[in-house]
Amino acid sequence: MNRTAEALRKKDAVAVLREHGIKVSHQRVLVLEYLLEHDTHPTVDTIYQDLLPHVPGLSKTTVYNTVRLFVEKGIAQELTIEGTEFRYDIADPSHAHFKCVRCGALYDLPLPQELSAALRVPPGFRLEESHLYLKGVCPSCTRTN
Amino acid sequence: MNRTAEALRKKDAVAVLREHGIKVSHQRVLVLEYLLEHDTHPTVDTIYQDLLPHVPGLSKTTVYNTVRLFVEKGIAQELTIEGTEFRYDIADPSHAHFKCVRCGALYDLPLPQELSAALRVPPGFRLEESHLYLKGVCPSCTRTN
DNA sequence: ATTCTTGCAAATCATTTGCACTTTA
DNA sequence: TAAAGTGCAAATGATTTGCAAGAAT
Repeated sequence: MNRTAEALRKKDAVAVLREHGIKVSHQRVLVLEYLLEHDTHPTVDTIYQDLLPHVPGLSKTTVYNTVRLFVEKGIAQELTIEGTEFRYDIADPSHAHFKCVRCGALYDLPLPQELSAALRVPPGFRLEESHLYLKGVCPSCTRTN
Repeated sequence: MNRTAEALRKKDAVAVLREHGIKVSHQRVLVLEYLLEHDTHPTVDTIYQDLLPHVPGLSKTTVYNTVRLFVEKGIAQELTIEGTEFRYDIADPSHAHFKCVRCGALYDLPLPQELSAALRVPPGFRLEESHLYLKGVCPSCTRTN
């Protein structure tokens, strides 16, 4: 990535932070950039390990603080499909998550239009967030039967 | 509950274990009965605390072993909606789970027919399990605004 | 008798907390 | 410079593991 693209990317992240009323810091920009560029549903530890070489002295606590803040402000969403650790995503209600029970890989799958339309909740409930978690065997593992 | 009903209940649990190829033990019968009678999505600790008075010497490890076995054999399902702890259910794909972000209560909600029908997965994926987790505010908390 | 199950204690691992230091508006 | 953000170390809490004793067929 050249200097111009990098500058643009940083500007984007800063803009997103400002739009959501979040104070800008070096660490927050980097974590947000990381999430914007990786649709890999990383854990806190993954984000931390990947960022550490570029941010000497980074603390895992800061990554925890930062992703929690992003979730509160609606920038990111917390995936609980694993059950043992949280994964993070740029918030996007338009897809489901599929976990391969063989290899553990996590896929984004398109959410059928009819499905989100059918998503209703009984009177009295106010729906704020929904997650469709699917489990099974992915194409790659099916081939390697 | 009178003696006859209790005997029937126990017979049911034993039958379910046998049908699923699980060896019968005192502890397994009691944990299964607990799940059959409580649609409260209990955690391991809740099951343990509730059963302990009736099963002196019960170990939490045994509850962990037992629910894991039930999940493997398809009797129970593991809910990951909390993200911090597992909850357990008699396996039933016909409803969604709603978590109130105010009070933390967990509700079973009927799953719209169209929704399960629309649930498709791209070619190559084999779907084995699906969970729809909803979050928002429950009727009781909406009233107490 | 052999195999499976149970229970205890210790280990593990993700996440949270308390607090002192630093950065930023 | 006041308010907020960061980082370290220690605490917490759910789950897992190793292993010895007990139960079932």
